Amino acid sequence: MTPQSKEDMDVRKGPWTEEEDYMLKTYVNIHGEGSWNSVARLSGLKRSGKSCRLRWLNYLRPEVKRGNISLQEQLLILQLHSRWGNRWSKIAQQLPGRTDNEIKNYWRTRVLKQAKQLKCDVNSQEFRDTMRCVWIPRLIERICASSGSPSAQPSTAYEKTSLLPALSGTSSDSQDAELSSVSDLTDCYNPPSNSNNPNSLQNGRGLWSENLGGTWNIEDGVGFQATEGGESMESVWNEENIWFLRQQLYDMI
DNA sequence: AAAACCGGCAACCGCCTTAAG
DNA sequence: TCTTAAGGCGGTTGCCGGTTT
Repeated sequence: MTPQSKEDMDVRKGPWTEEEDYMLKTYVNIHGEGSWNSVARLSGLKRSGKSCRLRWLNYLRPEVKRGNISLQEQLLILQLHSRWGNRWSKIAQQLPGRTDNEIKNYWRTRVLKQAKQLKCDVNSQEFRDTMRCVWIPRLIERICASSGSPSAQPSTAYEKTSLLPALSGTSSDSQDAELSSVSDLTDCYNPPSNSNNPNSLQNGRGLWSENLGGTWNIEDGVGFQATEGGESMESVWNEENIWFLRQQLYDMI
């Protein structure tokens, strides 16, 4: 047996124990990140360098935010995915504290499930249109509703229409606004077949690229760009931006 | 009460890219 | 320029806890 194959046999796999977590955390705190093979070798952990890196990035890093994905984060994920596709790490960079793995899991367990229920291919135009024209606006509405601030409400002609009838779901109370659940998207789905959405699925074109892609552009710094610099989601989703979102929404419909 | 099923998530795998020698 | 090791990324798997039958 070669030393290498013996080493392979010694490599532990499966769930990490508390003790292993402690060892890894302690080692990284002292020596810093990087050189993961060295970490694995020198920390005394019987794990591969890859495994150490993954455990640190997805779980042990102090910045890692755990728990439910907020509506704002869901919205960002939908938007960024429509722009970048399955570029999970790139999407994760826009959501401080969230890992690519977490976002990927969210997408697969929530969004793909919805696509399945709708019996449509996630790569289809129909699915993209549903996402852009129904789910995203619905999420924006719920975010606006949950902000609960009078100054975030429309004070112009927009006000007359109140919330969009076609997009209003049954549960827009603020209490669940921060909760992530399957119902977030389920609630968002009303078959977009009526005339409230003149540009909608009938012509098979997406609104997003036409109306939002150029103006509500994360990379262009319009709207809520600031996450890349580490700004918190709370400051990004301020009243001004919520009002901006609302305007964008009404422009879409 | 127990078995079957399902959803969520942590972790692994394999491929690709990059950097160092 | 080529080789190789390490890191990064997306896809997939398998476990576990909760729910349904």
